[in-house]
Amino acid sequence: MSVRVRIAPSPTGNLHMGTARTAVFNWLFARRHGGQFLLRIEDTDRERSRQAFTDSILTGLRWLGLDWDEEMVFQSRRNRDHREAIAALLATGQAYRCYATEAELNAMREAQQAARQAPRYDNRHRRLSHEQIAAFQKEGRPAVVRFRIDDTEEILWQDMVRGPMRWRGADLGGDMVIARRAPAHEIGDPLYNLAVVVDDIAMGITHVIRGEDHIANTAKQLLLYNALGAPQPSFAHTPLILNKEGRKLSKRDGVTSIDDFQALGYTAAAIANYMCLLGWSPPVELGERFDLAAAAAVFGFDRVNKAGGRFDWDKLKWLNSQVLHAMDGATLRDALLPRWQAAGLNTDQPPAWQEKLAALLGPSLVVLQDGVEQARPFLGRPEPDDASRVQLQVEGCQTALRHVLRHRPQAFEPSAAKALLTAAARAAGVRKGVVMKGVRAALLGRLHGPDLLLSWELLHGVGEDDRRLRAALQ
RNA sequence: GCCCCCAUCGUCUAGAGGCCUAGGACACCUCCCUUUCACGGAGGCGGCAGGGGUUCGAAUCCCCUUGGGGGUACCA
Repeated sequence: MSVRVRIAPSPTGNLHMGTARTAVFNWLFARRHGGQFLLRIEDTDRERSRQAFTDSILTGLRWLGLDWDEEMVFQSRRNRDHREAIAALLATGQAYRCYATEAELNAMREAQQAARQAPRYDNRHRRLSHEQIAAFQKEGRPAVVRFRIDDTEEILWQDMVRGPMRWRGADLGGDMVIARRAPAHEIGDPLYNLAVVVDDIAMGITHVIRGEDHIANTAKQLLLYNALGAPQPSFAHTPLILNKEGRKLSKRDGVTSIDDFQALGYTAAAIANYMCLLGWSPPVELGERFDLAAAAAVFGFDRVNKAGGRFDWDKLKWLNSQVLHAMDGATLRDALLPRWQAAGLNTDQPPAWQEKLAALLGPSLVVLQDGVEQARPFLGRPEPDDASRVQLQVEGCQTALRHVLRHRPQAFEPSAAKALLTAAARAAGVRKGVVMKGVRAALLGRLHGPDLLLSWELLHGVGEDDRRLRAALQ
């Protein structure tokens, strides 16, 4: 059987970490088995759905490298199918109209809670007489459509992550609403569980891979598959991504959308890698650092964990730094350039020079955005910080700088420059460290940064070294 | 409340009854490299939630307790 899986986000927010991770597992599974990975936008909640969110989801998935097969499906355009399915269920008596009012239902739930019972619909309109129905309709009462769920029903499935699962119909909360309230002769807006099943059937989905927060939905949906006479797909309920406090990661946790991570300077490679590591333990041969294609070659739910995993910034940062450190100058320069420009830095230098700068900065970057502050002394004309000012006043520092300026060679040569620093220290009668810190302070305006000689060489390359050295002299 | 799920270092995890004196990664600490900051290298700290069983033998199997999470919509 060929594998067909899907990711079905609702466009009510930007692409979320949790959604992206579910997408990763789906993608991995599809690629592992040479199947299809499909995309369905569940935009039936018109109040909350927005085009901008759909765009965020699409660009985010592409950015991560999660390419989908076939044309994406918009759930809102499949409304007719959903209604037909509801009509069919109505026709076979597996669904019925419930005329209970909201007030009536609320009163019922309050009574249940007062009696310390689980809130549930008591199936009161399941067997209405013709007279009662006629009376409600004469009243003009609208109705929802409910799907019958017998309390005695036993729902069993083999979960690819959790093994054998069992759910009782009695724990599903009574007959479930599958169509919103509407005039009694119509069928209202189809609801989530029904739409999902109808669409998954239509799309030929063979494996439903989603977060464990959907387990109860699975029990309901399995019943719907039977009622609609469709074969049941396999299910895999993946562990959730938890926040620092151990709760399900939500928008309230601050940075949770893929767009946010991208803006901060995390790479798609690191994020994809990290999402794999959260909940799945790769076989040892794969190691911890890998790309999606490598993971896809060995992915399986047998190594997916059951317990939720806490999102760990430190690990993601480490992974990201590893990705950045492995980049060559040209690649890194291309990634940094837009950020330099956005920060208003001067980027008129030749690309080759910028690549050298990127390569110099590379090892100290954790996120791409770090490359902005760190490049500032090279691309701009930074004000020296306090520590630098102090350094330039250190006994003998000025003398040494003057020596350096007086004896500087025309063409920059690292070993010559190094020798010059030694000579300057001797001439000024100070330790070499004083000279090195002094030159650094003069050139960069800071005391910390990448290798001094390489930094110097770069500034020399754009004719900035003399000017800065002179400016540092009183 | 009710239903379901889960439980190994601070975090992510390896572990399928003897290979476990519980392994790895991140974080943290120390040292080396480096007259800066990083990178890199070497080492260290640190854990089977508790209690009962089963077994010659349990991190691994069973039960209970505790703890944590998810779900309980006319949202998706």
